[in-house]
Amino acid sequence: MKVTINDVAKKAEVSVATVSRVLNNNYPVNVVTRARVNKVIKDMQFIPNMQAQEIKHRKSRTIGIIVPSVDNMFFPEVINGVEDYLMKHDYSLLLCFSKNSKEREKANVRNLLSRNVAGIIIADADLTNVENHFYDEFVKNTPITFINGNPSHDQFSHVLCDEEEGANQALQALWNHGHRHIYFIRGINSHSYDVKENAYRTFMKQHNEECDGDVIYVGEGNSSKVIDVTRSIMVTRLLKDKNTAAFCCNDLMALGVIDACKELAMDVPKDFSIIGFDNIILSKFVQPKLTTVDQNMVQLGLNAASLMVENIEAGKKLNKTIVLSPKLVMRETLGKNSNK
Amino acid sequence: MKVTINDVAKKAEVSVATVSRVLNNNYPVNVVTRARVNKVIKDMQFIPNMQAQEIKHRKSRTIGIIVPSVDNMFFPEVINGVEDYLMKHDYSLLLCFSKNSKEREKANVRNLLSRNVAGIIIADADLTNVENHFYDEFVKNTPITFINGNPSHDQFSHVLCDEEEGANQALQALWNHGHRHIYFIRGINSHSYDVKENAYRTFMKQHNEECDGDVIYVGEGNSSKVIDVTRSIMVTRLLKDKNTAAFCCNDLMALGVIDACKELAMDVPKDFSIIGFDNIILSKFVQPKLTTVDQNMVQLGLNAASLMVENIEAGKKLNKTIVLSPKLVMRETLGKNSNK
DNA sequence: TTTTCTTTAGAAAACGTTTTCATTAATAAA
DNA sequence: TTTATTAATGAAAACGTTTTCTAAAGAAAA
Repeated sequence: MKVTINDVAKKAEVSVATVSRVLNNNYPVNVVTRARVNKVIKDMQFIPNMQAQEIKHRKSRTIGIIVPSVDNMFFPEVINGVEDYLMKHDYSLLLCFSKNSKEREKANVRNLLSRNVAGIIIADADLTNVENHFYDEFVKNTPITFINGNPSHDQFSHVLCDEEEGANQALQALWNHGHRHIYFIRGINSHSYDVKENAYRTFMKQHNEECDGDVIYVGEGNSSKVIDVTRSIMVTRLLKDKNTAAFCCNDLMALGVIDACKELAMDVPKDFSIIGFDNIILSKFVQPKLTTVDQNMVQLGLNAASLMVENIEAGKKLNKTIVLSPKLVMRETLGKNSNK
Repeated sequence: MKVTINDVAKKAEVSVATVSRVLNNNYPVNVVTRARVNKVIKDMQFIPNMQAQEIKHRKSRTIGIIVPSVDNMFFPEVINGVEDYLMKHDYSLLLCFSKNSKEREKANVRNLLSRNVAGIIIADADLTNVENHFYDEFVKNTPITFINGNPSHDQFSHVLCDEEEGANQALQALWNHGHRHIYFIRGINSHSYDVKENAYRTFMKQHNEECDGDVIYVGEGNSSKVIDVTRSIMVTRLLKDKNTAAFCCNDLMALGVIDACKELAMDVPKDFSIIGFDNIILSKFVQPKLTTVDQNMVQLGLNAASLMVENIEAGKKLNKTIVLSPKLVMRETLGKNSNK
């Protein structure tokens, strides 16, 4: 059985109140009693039960984080940033995977709430569309900060990469290199995909081009799966379509496109250009090295965490939004359109 | 303020006992009362406080996991396996990073214990050497399962990749390709590195070769850092040493060696052969594709989690060990030694 | 009718803490 | 000396739950 404050009190022949006082060092206790109690604590290896403490204090020092998965290196990097900040501020991290499922996202939130977290950080939330009122009910009680969520939820804190801007940089670069027919490749469930698709559609409209069937949906899964599914879809499309380039919602999909090109013996970027998004570490190791839009994931996490503790310590009301600027990093998969 | 069972009871005009009974559905309660209570629960959006429940029941459904970091894709994959299993068994995951520091490892364990976890899974523990008695004291109270830890702690559960076997496969392959002078490249703090180094030393001894200064230590850090540090160390060594191959303790270091070779315009594998360890996703995207020893990380995690819940549900005593076999996967960085 | 059994529900103790309040003893001020 | 102040401690209430124990009301058996 685990040793409790009662056991310590009994053994040290003092009341639990006294033990608590030496533990917390917040009330005068006689130096010799204190020494005796400390000795017993050490001898019995007593570790105070934080759950009991938190229930008493009606607060908590654990914060929940929900990410789709850690398959895509994007999220581990975000978690890194979050953990780094939180650790320094004595918070612990309860980790949940939403697997791009609305149902799991809900379940995760409820689970975290019942576990009495001080706040929740949610990356790539799927339930943030305005018509979806899921998060509305939680405002009053628990601070939530979204990473790359829909900022229309203005009661919450947000940390965003300006994905529209990132998409525009990529699309503009493609345009400047003479590409007129451009695939847009995205996954299924995430606000991020939607904002990039919007950017894509308005870019196309602005340039009097048609998108006709060029947005391609790829399912979710682990890295290898995403890459492979993208590859296999693109293998069937690349030759018959007139497109000369692809803008991909994340680097994994971009790798899949590279693979498809290799399989069809198309040269990248001579025959086909590709731009990814995220700049995960993989992207600079593929051959050819992937041109992609960097969103500083660690910064994303760091900012989310700092917003979160600010929020907690302020006692609720904050709803700041931090927008980070992405940056196109030129590598080797963008080239001039040579097809006339 | 968060709504509690008391608030519900008051509003529904019943006692808390009754609310608890409808919540848990474990005692008879009149059908109309039940309906009324349920309505209030729904209306007030009452979510039971699990901390209070757990404190009452003196058990917990969260398990802690300690990994060095998520910089190396190795650990996210392990976490994936763990989470997959635990989620299905209704456990939550408290995530800690030990950053290859003994101090942080200790702090993590204490933190998790104070947070009343049902058990702890520790990957790459650094405090498992026999002379270090840190973990001994925890046996009685909390199940611990180690992933790739020192199995001499026979009161605990272990899931191991047979790293000695993996090292031997790699070394033997190198030997068979004519390599006689082989770097051994490792990080600082981890039992894993030690067992591989032992395998390396005994392999060398068995083959009547000398290791003379060929074990190279690389510091820890994020992926890019490890790769880069390895690269920069190796750039200064590659030309002046007689070695013709390197066996690296993980794939990141192997990538660093590849980079060093590129920088020195050495052809891999013609001029220099490299074998990595882990088979992280990066390894099949580098150019040339990395020959490496695969340890199925997801399996590692899955097994650790299943051992853990088995342990918890059995009520303490178990101390099984599961050993997984690694497998050398041949790709493009191993070649015949051409330097006579 | 009276007695016994069953349903249903509340009161209260418990889980491991913290903290307020009260009490005692020792010290300082009068 | 007596009185006021301070230091050190314990008892008990509280945090949000669960569960045992008890009791009331109604139904079935006598």
